[in-house]
Amino acid sequence: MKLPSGYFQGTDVVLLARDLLGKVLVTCVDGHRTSGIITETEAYAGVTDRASHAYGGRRTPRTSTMYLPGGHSYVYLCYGIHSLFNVVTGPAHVPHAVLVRAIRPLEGTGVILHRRRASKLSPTLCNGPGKVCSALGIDYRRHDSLSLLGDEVWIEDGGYDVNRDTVTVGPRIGVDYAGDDALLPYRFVLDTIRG
DNA sequence: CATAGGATCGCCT
DNA sequence: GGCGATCCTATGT
Repeated sequence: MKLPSGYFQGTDVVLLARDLLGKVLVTCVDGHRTSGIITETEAYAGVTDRASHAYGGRRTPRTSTMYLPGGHSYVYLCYGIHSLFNVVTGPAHVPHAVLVRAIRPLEGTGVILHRRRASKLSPTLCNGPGKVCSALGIDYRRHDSLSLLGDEVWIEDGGYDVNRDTVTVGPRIGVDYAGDDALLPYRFVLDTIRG
């Protein structure tokens, strides 16, 4: 069921970001299995992308995770509050990553609601990268640089039929500092799900 | 060691 | 749509 290592080795991170729409992000944290259909992603295209943490080949203790081979998690703290979850893609030493920005809750919705301190499902429950991590129990201290073939965080193909016509493409959020690269069409939103 | 700022969120008006 | 929360990371002295 888990997407195999080979899936993450593709060299086109933009293509992979789009392909991850409709896949299912699963976690098993504190004995709770929770999951959601990936509905929004952004590609961060390594050393040539000014919006990427690895732009210009920058390598620090935090970003070293991005240089792992595809199929690892890159989870970091943003704004001092939120963990943000990325999928590392491509071969080792090529720091490409896909940020998961939104999911539609699937399994363990009771646990998800509790983690999000909400009482009922709503369209805004998991529509942001910080919310995704909160909902699935992903924490930058526990879940950074894990293999996505392990038993804590992984991705499955749920067999959801992604209608290409319902994918909205646009510029990435919150990367104004990236100059012209802020305009690249590297954000993908799944509007509807069939299956 | 000091400091500025961030791939966000939720609550306020 | 504006703003404060909150703390780690990166960079510079």
